[in-house]
Amino acid sequence: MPRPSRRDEVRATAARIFREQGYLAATMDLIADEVGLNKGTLYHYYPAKSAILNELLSEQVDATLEVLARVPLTGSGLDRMRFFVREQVALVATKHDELVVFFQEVPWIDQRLPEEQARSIRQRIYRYEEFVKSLLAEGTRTGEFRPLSPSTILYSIIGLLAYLPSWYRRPATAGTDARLIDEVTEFVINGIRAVEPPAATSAAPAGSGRAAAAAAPRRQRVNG
Amino acid sequence: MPRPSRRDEVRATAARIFREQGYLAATMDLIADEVGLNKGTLYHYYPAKSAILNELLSEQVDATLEVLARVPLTGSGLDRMRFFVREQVALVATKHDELVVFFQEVPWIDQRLPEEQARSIRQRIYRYEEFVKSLLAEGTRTGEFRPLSPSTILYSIIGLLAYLPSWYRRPATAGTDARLIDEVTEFVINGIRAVEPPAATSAAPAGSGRAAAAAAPRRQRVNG
DNA sequence: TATAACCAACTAGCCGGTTGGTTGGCAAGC
DNA sequence: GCTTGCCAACCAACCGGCTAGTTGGTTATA
Repeated sequence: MPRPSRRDEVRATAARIFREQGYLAATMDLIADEVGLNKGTLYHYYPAKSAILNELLSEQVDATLEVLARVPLTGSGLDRMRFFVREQVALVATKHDELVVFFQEVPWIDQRLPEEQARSIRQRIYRYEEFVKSLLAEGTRTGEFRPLSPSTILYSIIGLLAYLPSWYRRPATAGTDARLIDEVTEFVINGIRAVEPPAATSAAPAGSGRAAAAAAPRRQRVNG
Repeated sequence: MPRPSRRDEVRATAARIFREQGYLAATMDLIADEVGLNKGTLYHYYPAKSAILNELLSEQVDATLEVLARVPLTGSGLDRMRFFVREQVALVATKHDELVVFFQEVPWIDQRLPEEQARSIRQRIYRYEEFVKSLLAEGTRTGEFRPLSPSTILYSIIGLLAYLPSWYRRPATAGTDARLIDEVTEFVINGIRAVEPPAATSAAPAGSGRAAAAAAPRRQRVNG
């Protein structure tokens, strides 16, 4: 096993170039140049161009599943969903290159990666989608969420997340992503929540059925 | 000028193959085969592969600008925004291949198209974005919308729209896109609106409030 | 001295675009 | 109504450039 640092450098550089040019347009020669190596040497670290892509996609889908694993098992559907969206936006806002590449190339994995690798990634994405759909379905069942189809919401959120890293330029001052995270989270949560919270004063808002607050959520496993 | 029908067939087939494989992976040979022509003949209709792409992208950006041109000049910010979102979703839900290609390839136009063509498309997209941002800024100013940054909302909406055609399979029965259009519109509008409308009367269902009426909006030109 | 890290030069195949044509329909001229 | 000429539509075969991956090594290091 070659020593890790150079390998990581190759992967990170490849991620940047894949993002800038797209996977197909990016050449091994260019990647090698940018790392300061000869193309042949890249094959010392990765057996194929597609192997770099596979590793990048695999890492990102795992990072995303870890977000799901951290979603609290208890609490209101709204709180759980809010947690999920916040963490997800935070992730997407940090891992620029890798996640742009992820969202950009995932639609093509069946044509770009060996079958087994593509299947593995597809499976993990499926687990992700099912988990989020179940979060949504539950919130809808308890009346916390508007009765929208889970698929519509899920894919709206994915689309929004997927596009984010390609337009969002991280502010120089560390930690100032906070504003973005807040805004996107607020946008999404208000998009799905059933009613506005009561307006603090006399006027009781409409339809404040507020159903079944403490319905104990089912256990759901994501990883492992 | 070659007669149109065959040319259109070429363009439509190219759109489908660009969607299925991505622009770079799609070969002129394959497109020709699918139309039932020889590759050389394609160059009778289009001077280059990139010319097909340019025409596809150009048509779609124009169709999108036409949506903006139809946004009513009067009415509440919420109503105007709702109109815009509805029309936009409807468009995206209909023009499958072309719009998937549009959203997929637009990030690369500077590398895939001759400079002048890329510039022209970029300009029209810029007009689109500015118009929507101004819609959003105005709604925020009047207090109809939550005080979120127009960019965040704009790009959230674009991302959501961009992803839509790649997962949404049109139902066989014509006109049943209605459900999707309603749901996405509701999601977006509730994501940005400032408060639930006061509940008219005691028992009225939520969401029928129809807020604030005739705040005269500024004139905005999009086309021409 | 063994092995990880590296490279220049090469190969094979692919793909956008070109060349140098052929074909078939249609309209002008007689 | 028949020839002639024209041109859009079409194609098989080719070209040149590019790029993933290979080969047959050399250099650095532990």
